[in-house]
Amino acid sequence: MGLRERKKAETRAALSWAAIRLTVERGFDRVRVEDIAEAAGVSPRTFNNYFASKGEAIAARHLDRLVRIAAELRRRPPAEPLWEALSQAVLAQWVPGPEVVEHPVTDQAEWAAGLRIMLAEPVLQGEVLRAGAVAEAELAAAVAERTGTDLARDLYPHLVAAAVLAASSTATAHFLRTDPPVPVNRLLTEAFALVAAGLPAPS
Amino acid sequence: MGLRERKKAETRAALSWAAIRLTVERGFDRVRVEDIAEAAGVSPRTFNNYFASKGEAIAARHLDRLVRIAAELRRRPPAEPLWEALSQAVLAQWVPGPEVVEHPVTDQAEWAAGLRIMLAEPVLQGEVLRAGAVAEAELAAAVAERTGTDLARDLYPHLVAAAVLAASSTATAHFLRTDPPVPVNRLLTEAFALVAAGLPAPS
DNA sequence: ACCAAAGTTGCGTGCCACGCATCTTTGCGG
DNA sequence: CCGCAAAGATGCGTGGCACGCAACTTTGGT
Repeated sequence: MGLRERKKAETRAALSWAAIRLTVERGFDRVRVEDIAEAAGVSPRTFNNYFASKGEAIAARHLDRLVRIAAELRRRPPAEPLWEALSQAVLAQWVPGPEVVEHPVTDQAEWAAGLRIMLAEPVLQGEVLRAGAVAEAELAAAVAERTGTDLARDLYPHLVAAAVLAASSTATAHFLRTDPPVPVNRLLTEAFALVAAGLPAPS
Repeated sequence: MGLRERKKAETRAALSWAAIRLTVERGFDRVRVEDIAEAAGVSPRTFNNYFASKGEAIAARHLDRLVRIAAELRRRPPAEPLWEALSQAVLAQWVPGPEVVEHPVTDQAEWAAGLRIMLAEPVLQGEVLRAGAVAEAELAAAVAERTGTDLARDLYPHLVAAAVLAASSTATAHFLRTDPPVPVNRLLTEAFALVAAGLPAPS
């Protein structure tokens, strides 16, 4: 990867990170793109060369994570049963990467509160969900490859992708909702087991 | 229902309808809020007393439809098996209401094309998905009631709601994708059957 | 070392979301 | 039947955002 692409990725990451941090600190509409650009050391106009909107910048990290699920699925051994592979591919995205270690959160509770406020913003909810839709297309393609189904003809791969992402976001939403917190891995595993069992009504 | 509420509902419907029609005709960013307000016979400022954004106005009818799923589920006989009730509640929203009959579409193909262009708009995708999220909360509550589960403690009702809406939107998306079109009812039924069966990998 | 392509920046424009103050309509209690 | 409080509609003004356009700068292959 040349200097060009590396710099671009860095700027993108810096902008997204700045957008998230400032929004968690101050709230969505007390942050101007000008502020974000300044925090990332770039001109305000450049912001829109990377992201179409403030919301998109904030959702970018989430999008990246979701897209990696499809990539991980392709990396899994083809012999592995589909649902085992899917659940592992999702769980693999929940190990904290190096960028989290680099920027340790000072006040855990304050951060969580800020996150919750941030996600309450309508524009951002839409943006996060849209990221899910983009990732869904990728995942559906990967599922189609693995199962030998056809994206254009069959409902199956789309349905599986949608179900997987729905299970993931339901589990993480439940995680943000519960107090005291239940481990995410546990919730994800439970969700996948339920879906794979056809979500039978509890007796 | 008094004159007051009726008028309000009418204005809301008129605004949403005008927003959709104009957007399908001209495209999202060739329609100004001013135009929508004018078409609905109301002042531009009033538009924002009903909707927070242009996108919200367009997605409003979709939201209404989705919210009715939860209402329909509550109306179903409690003895009915859960998944039967859910699939019927969804299918019930696909009978054309009186407002469709009142405004017959002149050119079917042109309308479909406009719809597709409209739904390609990022802002609207987000808005449509957000409507789904709102409806999901309602549906989860209805599911919790019916199954005796707890919204705060159990993952189950949220998961079922998410799966149902995911299946619905996947089916309708597939409908918009297929050419020649497959009936929506068929796709919906197939989707529900697959989900209830745990989405087994095709042999 | 040069040059085309890619990326950044400044400027200007149209529109949008929304706060606030004012005017109009509604429907209820006397 | 009437007047009055509450709800809603409207006009105006403001801050900010998305984006087109036209320089200017950096990159990396030849």
